[in-house]
Amino acid sequence: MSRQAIVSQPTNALEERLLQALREAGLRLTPQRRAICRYLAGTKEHPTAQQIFAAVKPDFPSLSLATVYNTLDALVRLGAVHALGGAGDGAIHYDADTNPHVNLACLQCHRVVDLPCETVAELDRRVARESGYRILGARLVYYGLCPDCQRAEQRAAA
Amino acid sequence: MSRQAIVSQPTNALEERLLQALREAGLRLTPQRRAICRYLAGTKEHPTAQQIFAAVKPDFPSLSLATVYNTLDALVRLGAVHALGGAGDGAIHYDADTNPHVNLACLQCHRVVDLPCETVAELDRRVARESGYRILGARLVYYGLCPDCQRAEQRAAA
DNA sequence: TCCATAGTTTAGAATCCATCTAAATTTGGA
DNA sequence: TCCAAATTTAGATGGATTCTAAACTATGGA
Repeated sequence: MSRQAIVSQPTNALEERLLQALREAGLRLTPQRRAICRYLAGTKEHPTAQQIFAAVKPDFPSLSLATVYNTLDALVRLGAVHALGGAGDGAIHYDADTNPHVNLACLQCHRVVDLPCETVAELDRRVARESGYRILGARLVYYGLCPDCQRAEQRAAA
Repeated sequence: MSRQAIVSQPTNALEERLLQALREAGLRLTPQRRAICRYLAGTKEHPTAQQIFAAVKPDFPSLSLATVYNTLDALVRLGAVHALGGAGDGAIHYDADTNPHVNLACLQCHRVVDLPCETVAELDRRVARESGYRILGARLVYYGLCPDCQRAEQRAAA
């Protein structure tokens, strides 16, 4: 038991899925890992390791960045979260939503958002059928300029 | 004229497309930029900026990394090459093949292959239309078990 | 419950990618 | 040819990620 108080117990399905992935891999469920999983499961953002660190640090003053990277590495290797690189800020963003969807990364403001798209489902089926692979996950990222940054660019050009 | 000798003149269609993109944007065709475009057009790999630098450096001993990044930035902004992030090594990979295709990554043997797929073109159009983003690049990765590793797994289970 | 130990965490150093800077150089048009 | 603006260069800088060794702890077994 950590010197940390036991924090709120309720878990959502996503959080439980992350914890389960760690358990099944034979990895230990430390309070730090629980906190990281909880944060990942509870945010709509696609945080970077640094953002996760900043968010969890208040509950674990001794938390080290290495622990965040360690945990994220494990989750990525297990396929429980997706690593979205190249958002233009040199940092890797992590996404706990592994359902097929498109991520849109703005190279200017570095925000990453989801784009629901029916064509993704069709692509899934085609890839599964034509590739011969047993598909376990997907990562679909488009890079570009979001509407806001496009407008800003046009104003700057004027 | 650079102090460099004029190197071989023949260009392939891909190289010419890159040079044309720079020309049309009103950017200057320096020997360094030509060499970078030539390398990009002539490789099947998805090189990082560092790899491009290392490959072109022998022909331009004074070449600076900043020039490589400068040129790649321009080409990406013009949509002539795609920036592929999150390849797992923390670096951005550049792909002069802008034809829509999917990467298939095997979680077991770690090989990555291309899968041409018409549905990708449709997805491209939909994303461009529905997102409001100006799309500059994409990375479409499905991961799972390749046919070979599926067979190996079945043998192991027996 | 207590122990042993293998797995984890930690702080900080080290590394690597990418960007920035100011000065020198070069391109392409007049 | 000459000039202005674009570009290149070397090196400094910033930031993300990885590495390391020592301290700590989760977990299973006695």
